[in-house]
Amino acid sequence: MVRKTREDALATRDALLTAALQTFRERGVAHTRLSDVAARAGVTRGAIYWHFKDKAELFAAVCERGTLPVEALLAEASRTVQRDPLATVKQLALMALKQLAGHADTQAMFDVIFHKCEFTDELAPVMAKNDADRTACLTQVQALFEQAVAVGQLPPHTDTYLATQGMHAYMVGLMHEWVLAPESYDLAACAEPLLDTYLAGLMQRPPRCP
Amino acid sequence: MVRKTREDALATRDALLTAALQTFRERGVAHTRLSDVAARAGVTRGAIYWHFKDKAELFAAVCERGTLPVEALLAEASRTVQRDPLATVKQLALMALKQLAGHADTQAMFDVIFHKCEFTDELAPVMAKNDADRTACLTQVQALFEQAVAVGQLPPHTDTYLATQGMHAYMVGLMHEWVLAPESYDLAACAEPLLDTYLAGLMQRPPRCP
DNA sequence: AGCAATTTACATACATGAATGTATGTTGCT
DNA sequence: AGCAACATACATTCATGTATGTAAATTGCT
Repeated sequence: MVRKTREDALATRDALLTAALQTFRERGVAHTRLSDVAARAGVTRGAIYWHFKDKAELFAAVCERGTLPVEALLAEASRTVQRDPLATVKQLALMALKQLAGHADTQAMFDVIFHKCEFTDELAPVMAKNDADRTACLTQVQALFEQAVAVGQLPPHTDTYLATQGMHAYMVGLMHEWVLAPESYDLAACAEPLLDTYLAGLMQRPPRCP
Repeated sequence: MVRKTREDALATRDALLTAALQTFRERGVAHTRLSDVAARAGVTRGAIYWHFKDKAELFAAVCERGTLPVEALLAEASRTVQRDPLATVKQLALMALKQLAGHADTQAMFDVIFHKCEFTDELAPVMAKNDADRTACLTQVQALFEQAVAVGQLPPHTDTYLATQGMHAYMVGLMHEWVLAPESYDLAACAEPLLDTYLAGLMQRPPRCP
């Protein structure tokens, strides 16, 4: 029962990642024992220590695989030309929410990140990467808002920084709360109207700090 | 150096709670050792096991003390008559954000709850109480939105349930992200404009699910 | 092409530290 | 005198990291 070819090794690695995601979700990252993860993947702890240095690196790998599709969305959007900046922001947010609503793995990922994980020194590398992604996303959205002001889609006195903070908070809150109770409403169907509400507020009464 | 009077005992208990809050914030709940909490409070683990059954009960007590002022706000608002429902919602949210912006203890609490804690079976009682508080708050806000529709402050076709979910998500997101980087913007000053933006969106383009 | 040599991809076994819970001691209030 | 409010000491569990074993796969050499 010993696996050997490189293909099989990658399969084992992938099985470990999905097993880790499931176990993290059930028991929380800190309380997860590597033996549980190994058992669920059908191997022993030896396999984990072969593929990863420790639990932190395993968690980082899980996050890597999980946030990959979302990052692809952002990267692609940054390359496309924006004739309609506000619509671009809306589409970006919509894609993210639909990705969350549609894929069980994405739900598991965000459930873990939001509710089943402690951001402490132990997970510093993951946190640093999260921070980098977050600020990259924020600056990108703020740039779009500034273009929207330039085009006249948003009032000239719009505080694009605050508008971005609000938009980001809205998105984070929607995902944070929805994964807690996915049955509370149909996210895929309601995402667009929910986004329209905030964007309408932005256009009519953009935030400005005194 | 042995404390004896009931007053001193309560002082010890309180010192343990603040020590626990600080340590939870630094190390995360799961990785916090009760010996650290005791040391920071100037006592030994014996004191903790005298006042609390285990770490979960200690955490529950910390949450109890921390969320008390916010709950008081909600309870008071539910008793006052609402001639202006939308303004009531706004004031409620504003009070919560200003409480967060103003009090270091509240910031520590939400930092722990949002980023330094895993909601697993171990903390089930705390989670249950959080859920209860959350739904209570949601139903209260939805009732206010329905009154707003009745008074004509919101369009008749407003989906008050979705509007409430959006409002709550917005609040959660604002707090969730601001505690991560309190220096990013002046929450006390920007809270009102940020709220006005979403409320304006609600009035002009309320969400509705197809 | 065939065979040894080496490395891959794990499994198994072991030692270690660390945090927990409990049991017991101690001191001062009441 | 008895209990409240801790401190101290102890045993035990438990997850981790590492060290070692091992069979198949791959490589190198001829």
